[in-house]
Amino acid sequence: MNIYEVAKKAGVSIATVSRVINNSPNVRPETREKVEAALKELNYRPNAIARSLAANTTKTIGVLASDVRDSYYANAVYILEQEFRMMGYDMILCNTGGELEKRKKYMGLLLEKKVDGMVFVGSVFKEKKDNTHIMDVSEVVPVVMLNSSLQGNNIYSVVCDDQLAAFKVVESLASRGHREIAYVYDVDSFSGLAKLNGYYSGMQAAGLPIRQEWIIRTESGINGGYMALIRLMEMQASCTAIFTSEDILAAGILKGLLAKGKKVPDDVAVFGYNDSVLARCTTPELSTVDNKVGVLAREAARMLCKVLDGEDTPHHKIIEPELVFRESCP
Amino acid sequence: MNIYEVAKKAGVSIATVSRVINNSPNVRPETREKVEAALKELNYRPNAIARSLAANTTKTIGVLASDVRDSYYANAVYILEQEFRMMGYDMILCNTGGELEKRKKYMGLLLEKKVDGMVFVGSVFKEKKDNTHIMDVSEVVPVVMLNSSLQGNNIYSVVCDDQLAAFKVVESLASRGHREIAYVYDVDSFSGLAKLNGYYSGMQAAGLPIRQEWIIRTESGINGGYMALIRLMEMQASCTAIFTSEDILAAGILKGLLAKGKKVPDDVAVFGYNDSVLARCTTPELSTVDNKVGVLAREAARMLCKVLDGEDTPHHKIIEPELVFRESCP
DNA sequence: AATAATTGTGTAAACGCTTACAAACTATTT
DNA sequence: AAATAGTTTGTAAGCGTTTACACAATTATT
Repeated sequence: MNIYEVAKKAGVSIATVSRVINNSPNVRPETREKVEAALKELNYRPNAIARSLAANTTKTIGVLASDVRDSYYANAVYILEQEFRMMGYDMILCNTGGELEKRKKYMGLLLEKKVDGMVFVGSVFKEKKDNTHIMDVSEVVPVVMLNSSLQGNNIYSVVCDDQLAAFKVVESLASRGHREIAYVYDVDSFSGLAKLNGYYSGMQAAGLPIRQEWIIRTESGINGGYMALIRLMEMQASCTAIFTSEDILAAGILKGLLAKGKKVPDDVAVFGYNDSVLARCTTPELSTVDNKVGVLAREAARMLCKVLDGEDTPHHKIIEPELVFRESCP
Repeated sequence: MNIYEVAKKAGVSIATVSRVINNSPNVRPETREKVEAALKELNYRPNAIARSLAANTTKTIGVLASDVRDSYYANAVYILEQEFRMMGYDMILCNTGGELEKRKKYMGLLLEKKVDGMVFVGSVFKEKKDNTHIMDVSEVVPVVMLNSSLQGNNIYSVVCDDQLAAFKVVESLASRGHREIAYVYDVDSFSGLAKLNGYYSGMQAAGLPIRQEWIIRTESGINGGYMALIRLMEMQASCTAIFTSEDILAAGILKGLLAKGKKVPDDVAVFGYNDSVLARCTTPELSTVDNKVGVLAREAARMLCKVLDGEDTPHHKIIEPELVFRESCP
């Protein structure tokens, strides 16, 4: 079932059929009807592959994310799909696991599949050389980075101001009288560095002491949080508030505090990050930072579509996060 | 940069270049080297679109899931991607939101993009006529269904025996002395019917009374669970155990029980379903059913790959779930 | 009525591959 | 040395579209 059969049935040339399919304006109404009838009768569906080859555009976007099982990425991917689909694009999904090699490999595969653009969700590597492949890819297709950024001609980015968020968290903690605030982040933490910086500047701005042993790097997952808390307790840390880079860490910390007989928020206040479902499932419910991943994703998708449509758009957008206060720090 | 340029540089015909790329056996070693050198020097990447058009296979699988933001689907999608990638396939992701119209539309688009096969994650509609499009699609490409099934020549399925799981949950609850067991499920509950059947047969097998008012259909999400519990309390239900079709509902129920001053598991035991991250974040931690979504996804992917390779495979596989006992029903 | 401008349609050449088939070798057998 | 079989290579036809260009038909302008 191809354009030739349709053309034959409608008694026109394939060019005309193509014109009808792509509703080009210059087709006589009667001709159009004939063709449309044939189209319907034969139940014709265009072959997107052939189309892509001829038109040199696939209407497909490659999306690279670390791991959709993480609710942050899942949210991003969901909204990206929704937005792209609205604009007529499909999405090829790649889970990189945050590994450089996979990322390189997948980007290569996506180029082979001739995606029209790529969205890159997540953090960029610290080493500059580890990001050169992104620069390379951007020579071929536009790249938009979600919550990380890179300087480049054909690279666009939309980020949440995590540093500001962390600053604000510390600020509100301080305004509630907390003076000794710990920060717990995990190995793969998303923009962990930005948050850490915000923590530092927040502490400084509030005139609070910064103690290195209150800054804890732990493994990811609920267990990482639990262990971080245990470490804090073992060193007899006197902090009255704990800020984490991920809700799941905060959940582990709540668990640890419960085990140690500490009351939240009375003995210790806890602050999470991401405003994931999880934050409403713990007891007490978590205060957390809504990092607006949905907004980020929407903006990212729209940016890319604009670029692909030849419209112009700023290269960089910053979204403001919002603090959400719940029981763990009312 | 195409095969012609490579051929010119290597001083061979395009056919030979193609043979080298697809490492067909009949190429003289020296020729192969020449070509490989040219390939490397020009940094050639095959155009997958052209390849697909010529070879009539895209090495792409369409995946339809309701909503990746739900951890069940996220897990499925993650494992599917991993498995398919290992076999050299990419994945186009479609979130259907469980809507029939979207499902139809996306399946059509996937056919246009000439995917080699489809995976369908989630529940099938009750009305037979609402699933005919799946039958239609299966005339064109093989379809594998994950945790739902449909009879068809080119349709494969792998399901978790949710009915058995529910039966077992009731059984263990009964063996712990519970006689009055409520079942709470939500509107979009995944295989909610199978679970309900398991609940019924479990209650019967244990010789326990079934009361319709203990079977509660509620909205999805943590709030749905909370409201279900409130309803139960308002009708002065005397049940000592509550089984839910989703962990998130159980989380809401825990919240409700806490608000009502009930102790879990002493006053009321709670059982969830899915063994999501969430189950380890609540206080107390949730007993739940591990529905093996990872295993299901792996099997589904492998099944499809086998079909595509022309190997044969059973049309249907059943995976046994496993009960996980934690604090909410030790 | 003749000419110019506009609109509609068809022909054929791309797009970058794979692959059937034929041709040209090379190795083996007689 | 000729005949045969096997291996390696090249030629050319497809895959199903889009689209530049040419031409035909229609409409507008003089």
